[in-house]
Amino acid sequence: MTMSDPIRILCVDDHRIVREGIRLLLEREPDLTVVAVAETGEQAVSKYRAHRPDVTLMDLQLPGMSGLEAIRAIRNDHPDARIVVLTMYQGDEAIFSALEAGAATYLLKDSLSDELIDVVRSVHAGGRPMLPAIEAKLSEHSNRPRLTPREVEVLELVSEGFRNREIAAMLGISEETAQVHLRNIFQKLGARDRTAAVQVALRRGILHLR
Amino acid sequence: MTMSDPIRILCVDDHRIVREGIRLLLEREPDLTVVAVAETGEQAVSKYRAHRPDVTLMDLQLPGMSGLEAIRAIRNDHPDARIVVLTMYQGDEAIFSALEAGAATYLLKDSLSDELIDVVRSVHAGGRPMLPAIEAKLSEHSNRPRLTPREVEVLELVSEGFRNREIAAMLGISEETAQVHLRNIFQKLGARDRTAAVQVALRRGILHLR
DNA sequence: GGGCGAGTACCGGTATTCCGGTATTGCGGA
DNA sequence: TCCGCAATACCGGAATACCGGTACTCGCCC
Repeated sequence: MTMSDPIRILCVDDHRIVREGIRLLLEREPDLTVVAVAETGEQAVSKYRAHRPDVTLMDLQLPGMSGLEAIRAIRNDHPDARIVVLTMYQGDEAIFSALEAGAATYLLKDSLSDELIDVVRSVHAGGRPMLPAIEAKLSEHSNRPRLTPREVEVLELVSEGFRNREIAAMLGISEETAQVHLRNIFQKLGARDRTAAVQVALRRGILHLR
Repeated sequence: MTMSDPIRILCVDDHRIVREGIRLLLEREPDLTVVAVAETGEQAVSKYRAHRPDVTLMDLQLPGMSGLEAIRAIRNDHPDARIVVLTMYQGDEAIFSALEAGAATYLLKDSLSDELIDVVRSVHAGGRPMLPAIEAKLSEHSNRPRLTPREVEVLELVSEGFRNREIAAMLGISEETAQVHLRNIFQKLGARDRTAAVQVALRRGILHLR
């Protein structure tokens, strides 16, 4: 391993200070080098294309195109892309959907820096190392009913403060149907009303602020 | 300046990787040294007492005691404490209340690392440097009506999905009074209903997730 | 071809929220 | 001392939301 070329990394994070810090952290290791950085999903996709990094570190919270969408886009063009999610989102849905989208593994920003480094090396070697904490969230998720795309759409509009009638008009359905979706959402999320449902969805990474 | 002792820094952030990264960033400068780190508000207070750093870098989002509360606690014991908020929260209320609590200045995590370093030096020298983006948010804030403590209390319960009747019972007031608070909240936040109000409050840093 | 889940729609009934008033108390600043 | 603000409380009425049903269509998988 000491003989081979260094692992080439693309680092995607919208916070410059964090990005810089992670870069310094990684580059203390002689076998790791950050060849490019990006601060939006769009940039991540184009920098991936331009540099073909061995491993991509991806935050989920990005302005514009989200990290999740960026993962989908990159993996669509390059099915062998090795992407490690590195984020503070701990919601089970965020974790599940990132892995579903093709991320190799998922790391929280409060991991040890040694864990990050080990994970990068392991993913580069083709592994999919999963920390116990993430495994636990994932198994939580598997016991829970998932919202359908339509339900997520409805809940997004609810979270913006629209009334059932307005949501129905925007989606081109009847008010009663919107209400049915909402009732199913309440049931799946274990919430009594729309406000609680939005709150649960935010915590679980089903919805996002802004 | 090259002759004097290095600036001693306490770095408070709940994400280990970020904390480590910021530390590396700062310690590239010969006149800066991180003498302690903390990952909770309580730890921040006790580490401040133990180390008496020249400058404290404080994140707002911390488990348990919030960064805001930690600032208040530290400034209460040490009115001359120089605290720089370093966070991703961009809400005008978060900024205003941090400065009100005694923070010297406020930085977003997507600042340049050079800005961070300049700010630390400037604050150590007794300055209160304010970036234009923060100034702008601050002047936005001054035009907006502020929620009263009671109103915030009501809105917190609303965000957890409680009904007016339950909120009233929890606060020991009548349901109608809770309703009046809510109406005033709607008016102040420019929201039509409770769901929109919670959303606005989250974005502006009046409420926080979890 | 039958089952299943997602999406659609409607109904009647109840609960809750939202709106526009009015009013009292107490406290701190001009 | 007087004003304003925060907090409290009540009323009536309109609008919305929530609940428990039933039911049809479509596409998909076995």
